[in-house]
Amino acid sequence: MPQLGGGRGGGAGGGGGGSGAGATSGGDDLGANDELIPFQDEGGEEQEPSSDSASAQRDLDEVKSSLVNESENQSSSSDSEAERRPQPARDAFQKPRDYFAEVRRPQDGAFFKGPAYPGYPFLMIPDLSSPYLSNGPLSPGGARTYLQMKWPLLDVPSSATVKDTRSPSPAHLSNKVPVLQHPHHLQHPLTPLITYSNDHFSPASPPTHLSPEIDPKTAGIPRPPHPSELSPYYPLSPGAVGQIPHPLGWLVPQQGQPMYSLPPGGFRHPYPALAMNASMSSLVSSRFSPHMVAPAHPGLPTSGIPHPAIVSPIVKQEPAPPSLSPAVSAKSPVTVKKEEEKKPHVKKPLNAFMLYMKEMRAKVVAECTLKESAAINQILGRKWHNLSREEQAKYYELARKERQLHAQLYPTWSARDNYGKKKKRKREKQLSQTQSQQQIQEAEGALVSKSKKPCIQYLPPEKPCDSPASSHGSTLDSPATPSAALASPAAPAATHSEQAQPLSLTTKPETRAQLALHSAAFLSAKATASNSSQMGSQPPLLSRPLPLGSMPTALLTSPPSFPATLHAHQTLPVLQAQPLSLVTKSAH
DNA sequence: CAGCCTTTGAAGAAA
DNA sequence: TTTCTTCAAAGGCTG
Repeated sequence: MPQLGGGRGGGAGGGGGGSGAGATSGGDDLGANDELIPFQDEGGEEQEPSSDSASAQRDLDEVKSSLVNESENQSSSSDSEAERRPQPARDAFQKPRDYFAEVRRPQDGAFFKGPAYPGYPFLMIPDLSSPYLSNGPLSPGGARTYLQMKWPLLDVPSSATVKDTRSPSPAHLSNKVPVLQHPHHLQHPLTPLITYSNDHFSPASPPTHLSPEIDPKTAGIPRPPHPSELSPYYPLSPGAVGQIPHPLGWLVPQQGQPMYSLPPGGFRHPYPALAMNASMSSLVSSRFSPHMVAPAHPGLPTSGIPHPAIVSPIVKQEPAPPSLSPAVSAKSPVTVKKEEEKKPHVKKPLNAFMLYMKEMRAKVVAECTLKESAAINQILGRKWHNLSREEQAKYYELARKERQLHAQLYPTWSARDNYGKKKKRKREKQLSQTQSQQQIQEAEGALVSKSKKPCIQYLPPEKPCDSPASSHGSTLDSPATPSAALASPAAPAATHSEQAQPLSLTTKPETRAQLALHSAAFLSAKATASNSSQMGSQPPLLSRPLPLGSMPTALLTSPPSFPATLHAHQTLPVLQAQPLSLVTKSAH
């Protein structure tokens, strides 16, 4: 709080752009922050990865650098901000901007500034397939898109829409940028999710309808962000939902979802849309909409458009979808079986981190040459930790909603249903790992309190590895996070993360990616060491305040945990810990 | 070609 | 009640 004052200042500056921040630590953080410097340095230095192919390292380096850049925007700003202003409300505002900045960059930039039309609901368009259905084809784009829509607009002819795009509003225009994305940026941090949607569908187009509304001018105007923002996305009036389909249709051509199996449970149910509250409905529309939407309007191209996607690789399902269950029964037994096999498989709802991954993966991949998911995921994990609470809170909230929606759609579904679908050899490994880890922990035991250890990882508490350091914070915080509030108060997340990280580290250090990362981390740590001193006074990440501001009031109910955050500082021991992780390996 | 790797979080099962 | 296990995404890599 005291910082508030500072925060304020920062805020002002921040408003300008996270970058500027300027405020003390902020700047440093930026630089030091995430491994920026360190990483690169590392490259220069030698690293453990000894023999790994040079290329691999280069990749990593690149990635790092790229990440760093990103981190600069986000994390740096976030960190600095976070530190400075513990108080959330403000952060919420600014951060979003940062996002924009990032997002925009890749794209066109100029364009979309999204108008803030709070009034318009955003639609989340699941990638084409419902995320929960196993069948789902993965859209190449993969991600789900969130659209901002206007209810009334429905009339627009799809095809026309696309083309039209160009005309009316400059804003959306460029094909490059998927229309969808922009809007988000403006409004929601989550918007990034949209980002990738483009791939596939590109351009679609921003529906003409939108265009009119979106004035570049308007767009330019920053809409005042509120905590409430989240809601806008979700809430759709029931009626709206019905209409939604249109827009979606063109957007989501692929959605073949309709085709996809509707999970028996899912569809049969009285459509949630009706039953659901506004928020739910919105979600539904977004994610599941395809099906629901399907019935939609004939007029829309949507239905009409056969999407290649429809032929989902996986599912060859017969086009029964629209008809729904009846069709299923009618189908030949064989087909039915097939469908059942697939359909029944309702995927787990994505958790906050997974949502984040989906969103950010594209960016990371785009920026770096690195392709391995494992490596990317590590990076993402770090980035995740670097996120401010507010930002994370958004994802938690989104995840929570998805879970709710999922629950409504598939009331009977349980995570257990999916057990055993994946084959697991891992388990054995993990077990062994776990054991080893335990041993290690025992050994360490005295050294560091378990709770903190996790953070340990590789990096010094400072920033270099924000992730680790932050991890503490996050770990600790996580409980506080909405998710915690929502579902399981704290404990689970924290514990888990703790366990997981250590494991991962210990587990396969040898992996190229890990080596690289570790090395990077170390290096960064070393490099930043100088900075660290500075940082030491202000551990940016660690001290992150909870995102209460951004959190839904409901969530806020459990604020108590915050204090934990403060403890994060304790993590310092972590530095030493790193070695441990390494040791572990050797031990292993 | 199936599974691994890697991340965090959620949920279920087991102790 | 606590701990452990599994799965969610993703895509290159491995056997």
